[in-house]
Amino acid sequence: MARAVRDPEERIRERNVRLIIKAGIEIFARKGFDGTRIAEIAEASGLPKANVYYYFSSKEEIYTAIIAHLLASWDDALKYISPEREPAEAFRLYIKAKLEYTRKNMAESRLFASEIIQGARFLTKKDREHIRQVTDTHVAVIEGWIAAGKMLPVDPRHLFIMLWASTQFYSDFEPVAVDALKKPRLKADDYEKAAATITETILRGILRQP
Amino acid sequence: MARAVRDPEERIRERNVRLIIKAGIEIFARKGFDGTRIAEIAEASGLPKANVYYYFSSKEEIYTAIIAHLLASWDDALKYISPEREPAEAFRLYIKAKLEYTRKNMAESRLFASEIIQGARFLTKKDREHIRQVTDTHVAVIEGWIAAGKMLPVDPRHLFIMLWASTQFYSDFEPVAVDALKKPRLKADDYEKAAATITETILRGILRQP
DNA sequence: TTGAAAGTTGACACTTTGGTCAGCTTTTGT
DNA sequence: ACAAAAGCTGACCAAAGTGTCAACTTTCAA
Repeated sequence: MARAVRDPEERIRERNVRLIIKAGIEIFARKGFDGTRIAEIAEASGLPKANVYYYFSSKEEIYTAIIAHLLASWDDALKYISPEREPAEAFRLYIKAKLEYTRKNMAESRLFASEIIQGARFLTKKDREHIRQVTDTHVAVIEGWIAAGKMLPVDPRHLFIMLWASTQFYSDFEPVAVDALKKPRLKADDYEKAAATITETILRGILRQP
Repeated sequence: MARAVRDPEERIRERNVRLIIKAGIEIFARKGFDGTRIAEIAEASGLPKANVYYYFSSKEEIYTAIIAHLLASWDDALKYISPEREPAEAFRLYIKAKLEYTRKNMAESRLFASEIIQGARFLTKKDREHIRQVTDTHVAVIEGWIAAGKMLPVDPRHLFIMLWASTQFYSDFEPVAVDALKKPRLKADDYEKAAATITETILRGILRQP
């Protein structure tokens, strides 16, 4: 009475799930959850609609799979904010990494922003607890720097919001960034210039003057 | 052969259009254009669906009416960035005004953000030209301050993006702000604390040291 | 080689949606 | 008072949407 045995390398499944997720990220990012049609995801992924339903049993299942996937990387750049580093170096690296991530993963970035704007309906309590906990950890690092006299006493939570907001902006609100910067589209050096301006301004804003 | 004569005070029309717009702002902000159902706007405004169609002939007409209305006020706070003022005072007032606006008009703020994230599909060329032109004007003011030695040479366009992003964040991404600040919800004094932190940090970041 | 599991899909059922309309009631200038 | 303009709305429709399914093809371990 052996149970089902097969554990093939799942190549077909893996590939199709990846195609669906990839198409889903793009379309959910532009249309939001309610605005997205499964048929559109199917078309964009090159699969018939019924085949999409073979892998996911509902629109919500696709969406939450994507959200879970995103959350795993949204705080990645925060690793640079660590007590062994000097604040100047830490913030410089953080800003650079965050801008690079957001530039190379525009759709993911937008989808996350879209989910939040639409009320964070599909973020679980666990997801939100994760955000709170990660913030706490890094707030503590900054408080340590302040206590050590390495930084001016700036509220760390509002500081993180400034950084998050400023870096996200270029990808999430690209059309406005394009207009404000008077460029036809944003390229790598626009992101570099952004990193430079944000870094310089913030560092002068939070460090003791030499 | 006189043309139609009546010009009543339009009280009923005014009131119902206002109710529809108000409901529309809330729902478009949360669901985006494609995700919004006219029936939902009708219910939220307390009018039968057919009555909504008596005033607006399509979903797009409601949406663009709202967008046009928003754009008229989105750059309102920029009036404080004017050459007669000293930069410190100007930025302080701008940050305060922008945060106040965004707090008191959360749905409008979110709807505008949502429209941009979703690709600015319903911003006309004229709208975008307006954004560009308003930015240019205020960039010139900042360049004047820099030339006068009243400010450090910070790229004005990226500076505006930092300010816009940081102030919008609290309303547009409220669920994340709530988690990051560990509050059950944001109240007036959280916005005041935000204004203080942003103002202090930015001013130190852009002004010559005394 | 083979057969059972995995994958594929056109066609279908059922629901929701945007938008229309005919006929009704209310408002208002005269 | 009254007629014409403005306002109102239940009922309806075509189109578009989500999700299902039975029958087919492909894959692969034994």
